[in-house]
Amino acid sequence: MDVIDKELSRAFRSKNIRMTRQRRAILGVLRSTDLHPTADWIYEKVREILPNISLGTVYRNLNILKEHELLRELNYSDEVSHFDGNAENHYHFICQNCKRIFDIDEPVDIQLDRRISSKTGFEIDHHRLEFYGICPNCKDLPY
Amino acid sequence: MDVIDKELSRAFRSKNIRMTRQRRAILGVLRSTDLHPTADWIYEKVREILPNISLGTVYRNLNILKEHELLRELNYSDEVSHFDGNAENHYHFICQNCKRIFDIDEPVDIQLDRRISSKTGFEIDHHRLEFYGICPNCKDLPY
DNA sequence: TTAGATGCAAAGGGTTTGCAACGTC
DNA sequence: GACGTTGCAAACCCTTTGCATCTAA
Repeated sequence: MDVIDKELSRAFRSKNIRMTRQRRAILGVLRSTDLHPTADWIYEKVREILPNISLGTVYRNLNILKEHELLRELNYSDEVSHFDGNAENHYHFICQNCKRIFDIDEPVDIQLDRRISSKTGFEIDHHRLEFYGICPNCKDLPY
Repeated sequence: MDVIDKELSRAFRSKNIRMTRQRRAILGVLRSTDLHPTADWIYEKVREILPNISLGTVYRNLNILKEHELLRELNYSDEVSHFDGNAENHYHFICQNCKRIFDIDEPVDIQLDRRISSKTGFEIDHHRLEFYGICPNCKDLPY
């Protein structure tokens, strides 16, 4: 937790945003999981550290951290927002059964942006790619 | 409107769902635009044809039509749902300035699903690809 | 010292839902 | 005639916000 703490302090200073206990706890919790959790899940986890924190504070900080590109917000069909402590663009797989979100270990295809850009005339900043299907866990489940 | 009407009747029959005036109008309106509109936009348009229709009916029907794969729902960051009368998988470009959604004329890369599937072990049904940037209209705007 | 952050609770806003009346097949 | 659908309005639920208090720098 010490290493993470230092890393977070550095992140906050580099973005010129004030480091509060709440903010550090929120980003710490998010960075300690690969579950791509919801605001409410993060709230419950942070409450184990700061029992008096409010859900409003969690939302406010998630938005601030997003604006400073210290995390990403993920929106999927029919779902509430999920948050990703990895702010770098990367691809995801969403299980259509259990709704879990997995990271895909595949480099982002920057060539694609250039190709589509010159083909269509749109000035492309980035793209977002998600795969949908059934994860190994759910595939083995009986009906 | 006659051709579209027949097409819609066929679509409804083929899916075994009852065809009501409201339902036909909703899908008709959606199929007559490439704006990828919101439920509220569709509601306002349908009201020009059926002034007494309620927003609840629009939502209910959009969900039913989505379940029967007669349209697609699109969710983007920080945004309300948009609906696409083209139920076939295809790619989109979203302008980060005006938020408009454009279709991308590019074949869906099915090889990609196979490649990622064998690489990761996930059973992939489909993928969703969106490009973000600035559209030609907004690029030319003064600041 | 002071601008920015917090906790609380209320408000917002898109979407869903219960119910009696209605319309489609 | 039976059952799915509608219109209406209220409820839902995630998220945002106003405000007095607090706190990091």
